[in-house]
Amino acid sequence: MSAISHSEENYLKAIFHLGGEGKQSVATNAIARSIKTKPSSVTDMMKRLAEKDLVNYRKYKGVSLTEEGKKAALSIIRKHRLWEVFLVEKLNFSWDEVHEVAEQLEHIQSEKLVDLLDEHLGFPQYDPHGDPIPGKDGNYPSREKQLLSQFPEDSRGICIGVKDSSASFLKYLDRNKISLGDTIHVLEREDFDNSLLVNIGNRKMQISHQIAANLYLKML
Amino acid sequence: MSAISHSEENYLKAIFHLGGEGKQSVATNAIARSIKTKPSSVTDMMKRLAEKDLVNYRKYKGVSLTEEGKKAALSIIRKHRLWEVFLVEKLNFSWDEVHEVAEQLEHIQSEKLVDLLDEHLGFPQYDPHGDPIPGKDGNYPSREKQLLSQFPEDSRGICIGVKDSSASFLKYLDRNKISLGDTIHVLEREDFDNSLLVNIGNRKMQISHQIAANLYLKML
DNA sequence: AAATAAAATTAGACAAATCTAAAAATATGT
DNA sequence: ACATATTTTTAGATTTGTCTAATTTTATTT
Ligand SMILES: [Mn+2]
Ligand SMILES: [Mn+2]
Ligand SMILES: [Mn+2]
Ligand SMILES: [Mn+2]
Repeated sequence: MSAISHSEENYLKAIFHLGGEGKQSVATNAIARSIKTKPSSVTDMMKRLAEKDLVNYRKYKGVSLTEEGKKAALSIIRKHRLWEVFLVEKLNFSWDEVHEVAEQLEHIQSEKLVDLLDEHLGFPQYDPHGDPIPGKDGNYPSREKQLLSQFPEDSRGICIGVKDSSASFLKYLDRNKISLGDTIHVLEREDFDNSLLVNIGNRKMQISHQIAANLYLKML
Repeated sequence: MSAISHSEENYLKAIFHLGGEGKQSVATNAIARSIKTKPSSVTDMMKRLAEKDLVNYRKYKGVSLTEEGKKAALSIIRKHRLWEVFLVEKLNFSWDEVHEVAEQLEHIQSEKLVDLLDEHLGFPQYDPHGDPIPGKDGNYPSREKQLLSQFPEDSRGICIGVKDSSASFLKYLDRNKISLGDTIHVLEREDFDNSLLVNIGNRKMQISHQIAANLYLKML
């Protein structure tokens, strides 16, 4: 019954993301790394979350989210991504600047606010990084996507998301005029370094494996 | 140097409001009442804020804001009121629902967010309750206003703000179709109970002292 | 001016969230 | 299988923000 604290919300979100959308169980150290805290702090918190029936915790065996925990995590992720859309679409933030602010905004508690924000934004399906926005009812849409690095020669796809959403990667994409929605045509694969020669828009460009392994496309 | 916590921000804001826009010194009990905490907690916090040079505190003598404390308070109030405008103008909240949500949003830290929000809203001067929005530079505009209860017979004014901004008062105004911007003409004063007979728009209505003492007008 | 009341502070406790250092459990390598 | 390394948990301390109960200071009466 008691409310979920700011800090507890961050743990739930981390467990959701680390455990493949809340399915698998997650290790203490992984959570500590992800949340930038110490393993001992994680253990403490896991006990508290287990007490609240938000996670299943067995000593030394890792944790997984309960249904209630998953619901809470999805609600936070929904808010995070809706706010990211707001920041980009309405306030003209660039997509590499929104994450930090959304990390704060995701904790605002008001169902009415979320619903009206969703409406104000036209019920978006995806956030600025191509990640799906969980529904009000807790459904979590997923879509077919492949990494560009897995595309064979002479195949095409539409750019729909990023795996790495760090500011440095996003800025790289901006600098090279690669945006979500662009069609990419793989012309040649270089076996030696796994780099690709591709056609984007009407430009031909070389793309390193590092980049290609972080761009999601929908195969055409 | 160290950041101002969520809780510290609430104290600073309370001191600003209680001390007549941060001028006068404020009593421990008044802060406790306003912030719904105990006097002993207030004393503790005052010591911490004094340590950070945000307030001037002398035992048993009350506290006042330092210049730095005033600056911090104004920044929070600016955010609070800008968010209230956003909620009403962009998300269609009603003016009696915004305060609680703004109490949370005011703590979001991002100068860029505030600046872009301000721009998005068209640099509003007043919040939905008629309260002035402090400037980016910390200036705090004030304007001539009188309570309706102080208006003599046969005088007029434009409704520009509320003193009590509780949901119940705001809803009363909604029900009686009294909005900011309306012109009010005082026709008669009833000495016995200090009630007023007024003309609003083209309606004649009786207004109790309780109501009149909470409506700010600009005398015409 | 002394007695009483009110306001403010101190002392000591507590919960949440974190940390460091030590100990225990589990996993890995030969 | 045994030794070693890694992971996880425990024990104990710390910070922030709060509380209750007791005490001290200031204000108000008589
Ligand atoms: Mn994000
Ligand atoms: Mn995102
Ligand atoms: Mn408000
Ligand atoms: Mn307001």
